[in-house]
Amino acid sequence: MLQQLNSSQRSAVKCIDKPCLVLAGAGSGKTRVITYKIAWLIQQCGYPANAIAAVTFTNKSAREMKQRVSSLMPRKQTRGLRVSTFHTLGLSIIKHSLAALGLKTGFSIYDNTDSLSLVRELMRKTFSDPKNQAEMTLHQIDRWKNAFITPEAAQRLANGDQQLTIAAAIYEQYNHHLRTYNAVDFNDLIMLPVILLRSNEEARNYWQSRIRYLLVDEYQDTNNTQYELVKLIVGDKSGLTVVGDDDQSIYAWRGAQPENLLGLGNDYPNLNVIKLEQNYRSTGCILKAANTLIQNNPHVFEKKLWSELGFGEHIRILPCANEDIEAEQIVAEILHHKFQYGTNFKDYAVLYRGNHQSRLFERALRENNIPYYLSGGNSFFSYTEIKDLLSYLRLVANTDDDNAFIRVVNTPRREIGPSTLEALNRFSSQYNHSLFSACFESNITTGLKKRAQQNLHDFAKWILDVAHTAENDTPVAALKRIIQDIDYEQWLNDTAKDEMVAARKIENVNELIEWVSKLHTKDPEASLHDIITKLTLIDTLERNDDDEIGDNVSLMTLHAAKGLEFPHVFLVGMEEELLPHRTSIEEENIEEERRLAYVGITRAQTTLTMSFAKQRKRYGEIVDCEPSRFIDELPKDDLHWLGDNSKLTKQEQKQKGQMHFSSLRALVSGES
DNA sequence: AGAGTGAACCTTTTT
DNA sequence: GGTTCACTCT
Repeated sequence: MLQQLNSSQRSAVKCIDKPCLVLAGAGSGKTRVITYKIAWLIQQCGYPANAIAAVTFTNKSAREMKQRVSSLMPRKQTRGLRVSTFHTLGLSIIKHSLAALGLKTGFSIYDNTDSLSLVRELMRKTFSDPKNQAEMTLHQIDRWKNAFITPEAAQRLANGDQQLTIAAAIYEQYNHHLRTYNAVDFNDLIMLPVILLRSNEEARNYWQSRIRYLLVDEYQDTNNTQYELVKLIVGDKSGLTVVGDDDQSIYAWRGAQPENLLGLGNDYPNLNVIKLEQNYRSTGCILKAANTLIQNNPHVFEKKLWSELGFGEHIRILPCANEDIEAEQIVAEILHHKFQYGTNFKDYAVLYRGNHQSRLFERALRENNIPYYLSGGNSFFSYTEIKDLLSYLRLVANTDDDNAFIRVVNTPRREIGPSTLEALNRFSSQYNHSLFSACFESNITTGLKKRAQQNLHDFAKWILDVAHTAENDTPVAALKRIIQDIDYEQWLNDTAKDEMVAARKIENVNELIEWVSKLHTKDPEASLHDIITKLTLIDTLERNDDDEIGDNVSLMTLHAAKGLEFPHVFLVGMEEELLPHRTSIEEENIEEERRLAYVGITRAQTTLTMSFAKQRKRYGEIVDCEPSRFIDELPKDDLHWLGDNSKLTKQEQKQKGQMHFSSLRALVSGES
C-alpha cells in the first residue's frame, strides 16, 4: 500500500505512536502523506473512519482531500471521516453544545462584511467620528479575540491609550450585539469551542474520545486559537499529525503564527519530526530559483529541496512598457505556447499580488475568446443581489438577525426609510428587542406615523408567513417564493443601469437557486438554516468545483494559489511596491512578501515567466515602476530576459500585438 | 423618501 | 480609475 511513497513519506505515514510533525517543502507530497496516512489508520490500524478528523484551511482543499482519500479505498470505509476547515469543525463543536454557550438554534454567522458594517455602525453611533477607522478597530477586535482577551480585559490593557480605549469600548458593544442577536462571527467559530472545551469537562471528554486522530494541513497558517483548539482536542493522546512549511507562511497578517511549528516540540516532547525534501513538481531550474530566493530569509528549520525532473527551461523575465502591454503580451504568449505545444488552457495560470490586477488580464483574455477561471476578488456572495437574497433567507431562518432585517426591509421599496428605521431602532434597543419583533409592538409611540407602522407590520407578517412555508417545504421553495413575492426580477430590471447588467444579475439569482437546490439534494435533511450556514462558509474557490474543472486559464492571487500547481505559470507585476507590496516595505515586512514570491515560483511545474511593467496606472495616474528586488535575488545565469521592446511607442506595440494575435487566432481556431 | 451629485478614499492578501 | 459615502435637491 505504501509502495508509492518515498522513505520519508512512508515513515511519516507509519508514525502513529507519537505525535508527528512533517516539515514538507513545496511540492514534496504533503497532501499525499495526509491522505495515505488516513488510509493507513483505517486499513492497517483499525481506526473507524469517524474517529479521524483532518483539518485544512480552505473548503476547496478539504474537498480535494476527501476525494483523494476515497480514491484510495472503498467508499464504505470512509464513511464518517471528517475532513473540514477549522471553522467548520468549530461549528460542529458549537452546535453540539449550543445551550452551554448561550446560543439558540438558528444562530447566524456574521461574515467579514457583516462584522465590518456592524463595527462601522457602532462607531458612528457612539463617536460620531467620521474617520474611517472601522477596519482598524475590527482588526484590533480580531487580535483580542485571538488572544482570548475579553472586552473588560482589553479596556484595562488599553491603559488610557485613546485609540485602544475606543476600540475596547466598541469591542464590548460588538460582542453584546452578537450575543443579543444570537449570532457569532468567524473568530467565535474557533474561540467559543476553545472556551467550551477548556471549561466544560463533559464536552472535552466527548470530543477527545470522538476524535481519536487529528491531522492538520498547512500548519504554519494556524493562529493562536486554532493551536489551542488542536491541543484541547488531542489532549494527552498521541493521535496528532501536523504538516507544514514555514517558508509558505503567508497569513501572518491575519494572526497566523508560524512559530506554532516550533512550539509543537515544547508541548509534545516526544514529537517525531520528519522532513520531506524531494520535490516532485518542478524542474531543477525553478526549484533552484525558489531555493535561492528563500535563502534570503532567516530559517528555523534548514531544508533543501531537490528534484529529479531535470533542469528544464530557464526562467523568463518579461519587461513591459506598461500594464496594458503586460496583459496583452502574456495572453499572446499563452496562445502562442498553446498552439506550439498543443497544451490545454488549464495548464496556464496567471498569478498576481492583488485582486485588482486581474482586470486587465480578464479583458485581454475575453478579447481573445480564451476561457478563464477567476478566483477570489468579487466573490459570488459579494454581489448585491446575492447578499439581498441571502439576507432574506437569513431573516426567515432567524428573525432576530438585525443586519439581515436592515438590509432587506426596504429592498425593494416598501416606504420604510431612515426615519422610520431610526424610530424602530430606538424602540427596539430600549426594550432589547430585535427590530423584527419590534414591528409587532403596537405601542411604538416615538413619532411613527400610522402608515409607517402599517408598512412595518405588513413586512414582518409576510416574513413570518414565509418562515412558515420554509418549515413545511424545501429551502428552494422558500427562496423561490421570496423572489416571486417581492417581484425581484422586476426590481432588478428597474434598478440596473442597463439590460446587460440586469440580465447578469438575474443569472446570478438563478445560480443561487441552483446552489440552494444542489445543497438540498446533497443533504435532504438540511434545514434552511443549515444551508445558509453552508453558504456563509463556502469560499470562492469552491464555486466551480461541482462542475468538472473546465479547460480554463487560471487567474488568481498568490494567496489563492497556495496548494495548487500548474505546468506553466506567469508571475505578473513583479515590481517594487507591488511585490513586495508598498505597505509591507513600509512596515519592513519583506520576509512575508518573499515567501509569497516563493509560493508563486513553486507553483510552476515546467515553465515560469515573470513580468513587470515599467509604468503603471495608480489611481488613474501614471507612475514609474522598478522591477522587484526579488528578481535580483534569483540566480542570474538561469534567467532569460525577453526582448525589451519598451522602446516602441504604445501604438506600434499595439499594432504588433494585434497582428500577432489575429494570425495566431486563425491558426488556433482552425485547429480546433 | 428617494434620486442624484460630488468628495474622499482607496488596493494587499481571506476563513 | 472606480467605488462608496454623505449631502442636497426634488
